[in-house]
Amino acid sequence: MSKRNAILAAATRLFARNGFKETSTSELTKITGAAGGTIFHHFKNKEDLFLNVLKDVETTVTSAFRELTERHRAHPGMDQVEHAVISYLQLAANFEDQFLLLHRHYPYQVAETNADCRRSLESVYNCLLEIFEGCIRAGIKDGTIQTGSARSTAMIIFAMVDGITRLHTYNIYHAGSLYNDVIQSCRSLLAASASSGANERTGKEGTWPV
Amino acid sequence: MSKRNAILAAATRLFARNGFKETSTSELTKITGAAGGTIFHHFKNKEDLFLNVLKDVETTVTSAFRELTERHRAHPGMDQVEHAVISYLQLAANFEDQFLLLHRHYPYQVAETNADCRRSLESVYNCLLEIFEGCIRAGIKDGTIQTGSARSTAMIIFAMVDGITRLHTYNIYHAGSLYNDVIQSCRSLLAASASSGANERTGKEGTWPV
DNA sequence: TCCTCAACCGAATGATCGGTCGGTTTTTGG
DNA sequence: CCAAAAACCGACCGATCATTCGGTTGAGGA
Repeated sequence: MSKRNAILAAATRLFARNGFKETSTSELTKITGAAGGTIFHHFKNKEDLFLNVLKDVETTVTSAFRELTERHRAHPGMDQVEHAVISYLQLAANFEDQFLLLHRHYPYQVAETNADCRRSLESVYNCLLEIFEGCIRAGIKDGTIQTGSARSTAMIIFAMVDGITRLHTYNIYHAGSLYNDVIQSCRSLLAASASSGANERTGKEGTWPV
Repeated sequence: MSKRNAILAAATRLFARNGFKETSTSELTKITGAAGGTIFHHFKNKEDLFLNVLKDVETTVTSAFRELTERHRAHPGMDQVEHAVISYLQLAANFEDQFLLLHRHYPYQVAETNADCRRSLESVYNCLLEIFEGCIRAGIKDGTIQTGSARSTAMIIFAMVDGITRLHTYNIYHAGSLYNDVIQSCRSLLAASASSGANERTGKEGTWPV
């Protein structure tokens, strides 16, 4: 493996597990065997390294999620949602560091001032939400799902599933054993007619407000 | 306000908004007007300051949530849950810094090695989950709610609501406008009979596994 | 009034960090 | 095979950080 890739891999793990500020370049040199100067030969500074890590996370997560879900396009909408939820939980388990990084506060803080960072995060969440939304929309069409706004419901399903993975990550309760209940809850939520429709008009807005 | 309280207040805000490592003692001295030495007169080091901040967050959040929800004990269980969800969303809005801190990765990292930190976090999550669980249990008893395990369902509701507040915090979509949909989803989820029951036996386990 | 003790101050310190730079090695393409 | 470019090295630097310490202030009790 090239030093560049070794640095990227180590940075991904350390940024995710220990945080950006608490990861020193000297720690990266120890793990990768690269010299201090090599890091700054490939990346202009530490923040640039972080942005490259995030870019990798973006492509890894989005392509993996797309690949896992696209095979079920022909199934009934309700089953598609269930499969998407299971896929998301699998993904979070297989790409632990990537999801840990996305669950940290730091990327969103950087996103406030850095357009590249904001774009990477937008890309991830747009991908995830679009897929959930697509499954729900299919379910509405084929009659397996009754709900007001597909977009709003996708947000809620996503918040639920992502919330569970967070609880699992932080060792709060044995959240990993809740997966069956999560899926059952999704089905209940989608089968019942949510009549509020308070946000149907916003269903077509972009994912990020400003 | 005593210097000690001023330091605690400023540290709460800065640890929440900027993070622990990225908050320097010199920044605290500038904001509070206290000298560098004064910080270490009241707290033996920076981590001790953090633990005191977290302890404050614990009492603030738990007592506020208890107070908000205890008035509705006599209502039907389903209405209790709705009110608890609304209360949680209000709380997250009123105590922005406290929730921001609880949504950071750092406290959970410290909790792995520090028993006081772990206790504070346990206390917060036990309080929140117990209240949600109590509402659901009341609903099961009075027939307004059908669900398998009250504990598991409480976890899922909590994950959903907390997930939405996180999306809101990080400016992902206009999550704040989803509150009505969230409540409607909770009702759908609780009204339908979730027959899985896969985790009913774990309903009495402690909140934290190990 | 004086003693005591806690609150408070701010300069000093040693360690660490991100980043630079001049040089060496390796790779590559003609 | 050779030259040019890219990868890589590690000593070095200024800045910043958490923490220490000797001294000052101020309130309260005897």
